[in-house]
Amino acid sequence: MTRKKPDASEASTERLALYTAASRAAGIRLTPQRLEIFRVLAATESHPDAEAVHRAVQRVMPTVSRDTVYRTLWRLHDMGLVATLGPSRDRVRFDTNVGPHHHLVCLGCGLVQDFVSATLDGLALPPGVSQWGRVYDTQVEARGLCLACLKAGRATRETTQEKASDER
Amino acid sequence: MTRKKPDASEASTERLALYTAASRAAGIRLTPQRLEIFRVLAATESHPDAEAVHRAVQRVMPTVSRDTVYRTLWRLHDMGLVATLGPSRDRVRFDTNVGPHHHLVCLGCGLVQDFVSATLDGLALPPGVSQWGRVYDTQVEARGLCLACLKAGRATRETTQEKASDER
DNA sequence: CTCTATGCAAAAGCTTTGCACGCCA
DNA sequence: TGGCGTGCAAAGCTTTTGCATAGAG
Repeated sequence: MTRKKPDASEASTERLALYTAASRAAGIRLTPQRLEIFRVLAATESHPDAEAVHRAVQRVMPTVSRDTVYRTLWRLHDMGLVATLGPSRDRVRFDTNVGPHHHLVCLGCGLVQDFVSATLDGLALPPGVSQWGRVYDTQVEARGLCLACLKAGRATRETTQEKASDER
Repeated sequence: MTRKKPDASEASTERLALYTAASRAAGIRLTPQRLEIFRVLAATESHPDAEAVHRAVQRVMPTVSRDTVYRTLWRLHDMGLVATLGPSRDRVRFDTNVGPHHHLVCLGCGLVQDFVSATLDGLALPPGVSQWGRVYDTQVEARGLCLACLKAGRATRETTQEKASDER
């Protein structure tokens, strides 16, 4: 029998193996708490916040604390095994540009630069998307390092909650 | 003489006019505080957070309070005159999908759905981008309303800090 | 003159940190 | 056994809210 979608539990097992392997390689201890957090993360297909992960973990292991969840999440993040949604993890930032435009996000300093591109404005999405709902606009988010951060040799994946101070 | 880039101060004036016109149309009072906040926002080409706006406003009008800045920002946001960076304004959310994929963001409930598209994975960016730095990956963020929110007649621009409860 | 907007201060979240104890390697 | 990791509790931040007063229309 052919399988249409690559069974989610397969991906889950694979991800779990990835987490444990990477942890071992990095010399990070595989405590039961971490293993359970790994399991929850590996199984999720959504984009949970720390509290959602904590709740899910607590269903199986009620003594796990919030801090451990946070610490584990950021550790995986530092290892590049999970990402965060949106350009930055800190406070809300506003965009006064209402017209169509796209973003260059610097992973080093957190600065976001606008750019325009007529080609990217009217991007065609795959047909399946219409089953999700109605899309009003699409925006491209390109992530990398700006020249200053490249020269400073700043790491791509730094925690970077420093300045990125705005408003000249 | 030809002008290469459309003078920033032009766009600024234009935006300021937009803010005041929209406010008047919505019956929102044009207090000096709001006008100053409008001026700051209209002039910025970056993506300031609330505090950056507050600092900039205070340089001219030292008595303005943080709350007023927040309230004004969200009001403009509700009118669709400023946007926020990233899919949601609330807490940090994590993405366990490390492979190339794109996001469908529902403006109604805040849920983010992944989708894949080989065409979108290797998007060509405009040549000018190379002067910004080095781009490691690009992701498309499509914003709209999911079926559930469409049926519920939920507004596109609602403040929406409700559930969007994750984890199945 | 009415009714909205402002400022202040306190509350409310979410997230991080210091510290002593416990447990993996 | 030596250190890293965990829990707890408290601190830190950003953002929101209640309320009395001031000011726009």
